[in-house]
Amino acid sequence: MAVVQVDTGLAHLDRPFEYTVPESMAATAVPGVRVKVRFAGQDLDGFVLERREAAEHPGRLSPLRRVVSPEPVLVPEVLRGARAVADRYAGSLGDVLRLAVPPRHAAAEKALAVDPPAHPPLPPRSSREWQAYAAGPAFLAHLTAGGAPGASVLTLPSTRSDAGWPVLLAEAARAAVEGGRGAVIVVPDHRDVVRVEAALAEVLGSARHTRLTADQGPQARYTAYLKVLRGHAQVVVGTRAAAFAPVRDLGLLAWWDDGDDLLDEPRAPYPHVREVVLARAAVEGAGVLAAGFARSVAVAELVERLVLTRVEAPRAAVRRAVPAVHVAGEGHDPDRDPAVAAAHLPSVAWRTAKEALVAGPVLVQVPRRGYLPALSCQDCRRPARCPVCAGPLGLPGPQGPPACRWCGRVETAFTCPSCAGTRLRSSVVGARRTAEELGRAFPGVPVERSGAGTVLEAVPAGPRLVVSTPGAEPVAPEGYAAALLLDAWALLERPSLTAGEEALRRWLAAAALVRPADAGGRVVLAGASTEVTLPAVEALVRWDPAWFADRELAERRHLSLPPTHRTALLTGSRAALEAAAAELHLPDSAAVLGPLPHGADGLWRAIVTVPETDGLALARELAAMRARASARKDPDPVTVRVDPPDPSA
DNA sequence: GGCGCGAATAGT
DNA sequence: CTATTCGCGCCT
Repeated sequence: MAVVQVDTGLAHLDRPFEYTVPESMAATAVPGVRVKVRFAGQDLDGFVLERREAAEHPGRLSPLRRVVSPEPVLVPEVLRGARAVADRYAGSLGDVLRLAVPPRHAAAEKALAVDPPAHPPLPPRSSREWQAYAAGPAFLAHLTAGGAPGASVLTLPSTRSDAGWPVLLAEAARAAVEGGRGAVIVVPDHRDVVRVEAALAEVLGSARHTRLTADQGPQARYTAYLKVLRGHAQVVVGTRAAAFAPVRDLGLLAWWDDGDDLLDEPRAPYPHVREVVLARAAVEGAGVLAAGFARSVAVAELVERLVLTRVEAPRAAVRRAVPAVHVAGEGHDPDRDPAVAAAHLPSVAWRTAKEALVAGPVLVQVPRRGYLPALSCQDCRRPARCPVCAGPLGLPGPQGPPACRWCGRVETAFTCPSCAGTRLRSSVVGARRTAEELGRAFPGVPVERSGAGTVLEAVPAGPRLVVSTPGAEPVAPEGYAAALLLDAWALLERPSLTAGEEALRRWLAAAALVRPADAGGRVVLAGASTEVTLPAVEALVRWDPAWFADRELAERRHLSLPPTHRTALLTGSRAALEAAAAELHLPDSAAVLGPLPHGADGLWRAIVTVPETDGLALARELAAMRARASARKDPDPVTVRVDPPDPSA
């Protein structure tokens, strides 16, 4: 008989069921294959988890209907990792398996050779990138020796096209391969995949690695998955879904830029790549590597718990690699060129750009419309909040009064609770308008844009202004001569506890594309207060992301917020939330906020918080609650999200 | 979720 | 009496 995980889509049936194996399927119904089974009168999909002699189920077993494909696509290690991810997020195994195993594509299965070709010998090469980091070579040696080291690397910027972070990751993958193991590299977006692929080709030679991304289409994605499964590829680079790739003898899981929200899976149970990686590393005894120009607070917490060790370059090496950073504030010269004033450019920024354009391209980072802050107090700059529900105030339309973005209450007479100011500030920024205004402020200089819609890969070396939204910055062949980071307040004044972390991450990403200070590289941060130096600003100026991350972590702990505390967001009707609160057996350490009304459509929400160590207990309780609701077909259910992206927003 | 079963109900 | 509907429990 066979133990089958049936894809029922029902929380209370998210467990294995037993089936007899007809003689015709005895050889093919092996663990990991997809099957069709009869379940409650319908034909459903499932995976064979195990074959066993005796059944545990006391009743009669149904026979398997069909083995869909003889390919054992769900390998035991990935299953165990998926189970751990489901448990952590109070989600169902079925949901996680949908993320982990791509849909079958029969033609792809037939087209790819079953047996992998012999791997060509590795091109001789020793690591270059890792030599700059004190603990770098030891980490690689540990990987090659078959160990399971963990590291958080603060990557040095490099403007050379044959160096930098993609090569750093490729060299780590090579270290695993040299030890006879494979590697997974997860990056936020498609452009990053291309860069790492190029680095892998150089470091590993060709034919040892493959790309695995969701956007490559069903056939290509399944082909890539099979290449990994059948051992054609030892190293995988890809976006989110690649974290589940069934690499044989997995030795390393690496991911780039932990703070990038693209690493947050948008489908249930919403696992972050970091958690998938950690679950799989625990199962498979693999090493882990979190790399970035910034260190997210979540990664800082792993460092503190000794899951990851710090791998950082000495201060002198950092100073040699990074540009000089100036904070320009918002000061405007009243008597300067009106075109410059219209572009919202502080005079320091304008002069810096003017001088730098002689030497090369200048990057201008402009926050996206979506990053417009809620309104804040004109006098003290604190985010303006709704006096009823403490939600952020925003402008619902181009005209008209401000309103709460949570409960919709219209604010007619704002008074700041901190300074008693009565004026609100907001300003419309956007890359398009900035590009037009910059064109007028720098007549004769070509202006290019990169952002939503058209993302540029790279720009030529000559003088030009490159206006980009965060995350869409093109690379410049020898680095930018300067970068202007505009409207810093738009990132900093968001009513979110992660605003500082997010701002620093984006600034560092842009500044890392600028030449070192010794080569004339300069960065101007415009639009941050010069009176109060916020930690994110100080960290950028000193290029000290470790200091910032540690500091933020201490603050989060103080406030009982993630990542030192696990949070779960419950959403539903007020009655449903109150019933849930009564029904849940929460750990003694749990704190419940709310329920509070959220949004205009009658929905309420509550947030449950426990210390990180009780996270699994909380998830178990929430999963049991969902199972009960599913079994009784609750018409008024509560939705659960563990680790909501921003529990404060 | 969907199905089958038994009780309840309407139509004959 | 049967045909139909409805609610509920279970699904290997």
